[in-house]
Amino acid sequence: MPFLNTPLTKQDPTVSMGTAMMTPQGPLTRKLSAFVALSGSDLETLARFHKRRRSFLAGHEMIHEGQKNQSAFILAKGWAFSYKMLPDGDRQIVDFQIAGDFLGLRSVLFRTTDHSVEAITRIEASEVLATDILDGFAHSPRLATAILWAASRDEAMVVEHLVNLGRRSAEERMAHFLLELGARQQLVGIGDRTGFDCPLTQYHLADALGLSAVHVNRVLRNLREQGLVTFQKGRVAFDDIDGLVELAGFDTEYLDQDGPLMR
Amino acid sequence: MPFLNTPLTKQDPTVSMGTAMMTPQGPLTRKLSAFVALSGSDLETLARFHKRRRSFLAGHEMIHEGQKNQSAFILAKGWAFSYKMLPDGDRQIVDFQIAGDFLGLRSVLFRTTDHSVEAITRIEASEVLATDILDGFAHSPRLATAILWAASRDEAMVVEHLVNLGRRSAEERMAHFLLELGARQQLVGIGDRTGFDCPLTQYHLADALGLSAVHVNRVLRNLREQGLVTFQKGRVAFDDIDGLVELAGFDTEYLDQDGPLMR
DNA sequence: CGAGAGTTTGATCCAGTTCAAGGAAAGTGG
DNA sequence: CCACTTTCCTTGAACTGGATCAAACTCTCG
Repeated sequence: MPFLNTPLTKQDPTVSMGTAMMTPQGPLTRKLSAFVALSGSDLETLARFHKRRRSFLAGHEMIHEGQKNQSAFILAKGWAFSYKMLPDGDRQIVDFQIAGDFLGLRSVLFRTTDHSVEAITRIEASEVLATDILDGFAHSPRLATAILWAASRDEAMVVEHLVNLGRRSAEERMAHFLLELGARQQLVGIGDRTGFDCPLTQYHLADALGLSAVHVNRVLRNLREQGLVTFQKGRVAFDDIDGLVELAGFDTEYLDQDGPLMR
Repeated sequence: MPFLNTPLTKQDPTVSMGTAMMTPQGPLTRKLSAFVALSGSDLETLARFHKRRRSFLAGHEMIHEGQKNQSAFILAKGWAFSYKMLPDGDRQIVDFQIAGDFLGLRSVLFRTTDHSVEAITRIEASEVLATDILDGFAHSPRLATAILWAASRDEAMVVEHLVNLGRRSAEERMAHFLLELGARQQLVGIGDRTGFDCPLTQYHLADALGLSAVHVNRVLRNLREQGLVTFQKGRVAFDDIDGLVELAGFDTEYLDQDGPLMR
């Protein structure tokens, strides 16, 4: 069963839009630019999404399922996860979010939010209001397309996660999951082939992979004893990445982004 | 193990764009209009997506994983399913598509397709080229927003499916799945609270729910003997829909669409 | 009528769960 | 700086939901 904390939010004062606005080059901008060549005015529109800087403490619930008129966030720093609770108190983690990820987009497109998001570490993010987004799209079709692309990429990850749960053994799931996390970290320039820092607990893993926390522990031990990965003390170390890729049937295709599609 | 057929495609001649273009009012248009109020020119852009009429025989693989420059389809009639194959020959069905569903959108946004789609019944659909879509978005930001909304709705279904696989028992999964299918059918005006016609086999159910076909059979028997649902001879009959909803922890929230958000 | 495609049922097995308990690390407050 | 708590990790033992193997039964349809 999940452990739930209900900490405080620290809301930073709104940051003024100075010259910084012209060169936001946050991880999201970088990500989107990899897909569509955004013009100066597109970038300006996107920069307007970054007006409201916010910080959240670890454990804070940033988005609540069932809430109306929820705003979205662009994550600049830290880790979060989106999840759903079941009536019996079980929790299913749908995805983890890191720097550059858009979070809660669905909750602005729908009237009421269909999932929750909780901060794992301390979070730095920009709050984006529904109207910012909708107006932004109206002014910049390319931005809308880029965001659609980013959303599709997220969906591809959820699909891969689905396959994981539906058809892979506990060991394969774990291997696949850690590799995906590693690959995503590398895409934003954190970590390398040898591993990455990871603030997740075994409970997070259990709730993401549809396993019990006890079994997660055993699976991690197996993988470690086979010399494949070591997850200890907040660090994932890929001891034998090729062996791991082989075990997981891992394929980075769905994460790859090889140059802009739209110019 | 899945049964795979490789039948032929019948490609109908391109349908001319007559007055029909002005009043396409296909199920997709209806669906999108429920979210954004589309102007005349938006509708025209959307109508241009319907130039290339196609038919496919049951069993035809409409979209192949790994293919490049794949086009998308708007489904007008019939059932299809999207899936992924695993190296060991296992299949995971990600979603089923019915009339009004956009299919293969991700495969045009990405360079190479990350999933396959197979026709279950005979299919009538419009083929939409990547350029149609990208140009369409450039001309009509509202259309782009509407499609993003539709894609998000699909993602919400995938997420619900994920929760299903991760945290629900076989019986709950089946109950939830059949209810969702029923609700979707009703949204496009097919079937009612008593049930709907359903061309799926127990193999389809197994590959969608991450179960063995044998167990699917047993679960269906249990549900039938409890007087909850009967799935026989191509028809799902909700014998006790309230009991079923209760068992599944089903909530239609994520499918609801209560009036346009954007005017 | 014969052949595939799909459904049904029984018997056996195992991957992962549940229950139970200790242990280590890291904060917290006196 | 030491007791005390909380969070998280680890391991053992027993159990079970769903898988697997095997076989027969029922459609349809060519």
